[in-house]
Amino acid sequence: MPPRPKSREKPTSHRRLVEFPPQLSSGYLVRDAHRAFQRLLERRIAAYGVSRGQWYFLRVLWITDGLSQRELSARVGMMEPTTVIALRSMDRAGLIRRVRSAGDRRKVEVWLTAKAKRLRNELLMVARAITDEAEQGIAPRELASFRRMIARMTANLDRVER
Amino acid sequence: MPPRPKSREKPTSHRRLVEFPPQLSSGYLVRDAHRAFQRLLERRIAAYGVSRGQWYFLRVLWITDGLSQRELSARVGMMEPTTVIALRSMDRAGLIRRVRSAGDRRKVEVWLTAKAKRLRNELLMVARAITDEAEQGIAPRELASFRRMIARMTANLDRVER
DNA sequence: TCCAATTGCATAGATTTCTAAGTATTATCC
DNA sequence: GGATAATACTTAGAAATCTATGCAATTGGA
Repeated sequence: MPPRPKSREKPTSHRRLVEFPPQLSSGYLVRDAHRAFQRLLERRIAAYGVSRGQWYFLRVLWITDGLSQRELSARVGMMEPTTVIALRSMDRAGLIRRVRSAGDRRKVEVWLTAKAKRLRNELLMVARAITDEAEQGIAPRELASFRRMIARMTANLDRVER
Repeated sequence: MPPRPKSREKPTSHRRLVEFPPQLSSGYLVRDAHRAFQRLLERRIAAYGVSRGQWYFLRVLWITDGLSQRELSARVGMMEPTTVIALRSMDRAGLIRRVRSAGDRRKVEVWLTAKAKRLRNELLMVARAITDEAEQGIAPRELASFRRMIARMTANLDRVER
């Protein structure tokens, strides 16, 4: 008896029944934009000795100084171990001091140093400049619509996740 | 002579001359949306044993199989060492095979396995479902406008970087 | 009051990403 | 044809992020 030929894969299971080109995927487009923003931000703030990981925490602390690590994690939207690592590097870089809370000794309050406060205006202008460049050629009215839509998408996805 | 009082920080340098609330920053909004997309995608494809790092490469290979690693890096938009790591994990997971090119022995061709091909339709439907959920409550006409704007932003930022 | 649950932070280890530098193969140019 | 440059991939090491787990301080209920 001749050897049985290798069974072929059933072609139906491989057919391209589903198409979903990246250009039609909001997720894909958002990812690309995110990476473009990140790259530019990272390069520009590096000139001030600030890393992207530190940026998000500065952004929050410039609004509300002296938060606990847990509060910071929640506002920045990162997990607490990530916060620990970021704050450690910020401490080393002289951007914050961590103070054990007097009232509740479990808590650590995070306070900006004078150095970090001095960086505020200039770094916020850097961020705004990047946004301005990104928004070139888009009408203000359209931009307002854009912001509403992307915030809506985030809210939709957060709701799905419970 | 009484001790001189501690000199105060010059208030001008710390004043909040610049304001840039996150809700008005496209970069911030894009980041939030990106994270929401990522989290949901990661959870859903994990059920198929596929990680987020592998996802992007599958997405490209489902369109064009047999690319070299350099080509893949360019299309996925990641650096080559990242590609090496992702492909190694995909090889271990039985999603691809890497074949030294016969014509140019520097090159490595990346080919999908039958397993990876079988996953295609179902995983693309997962991606589309996430996009559908994100886009709930937004009119198709508005969505087209959204896609144009976010692609424009990415292009604007890429151009700035040279 | 005291023990268990909760809260706040930290550590350990894995994954994903980058930059910088190394190795092997191929192409170029006198 | 052989030195040099360019190309394709890999390794090494750092950073940022996550999940799972651990420890210390506080709170709450019997």
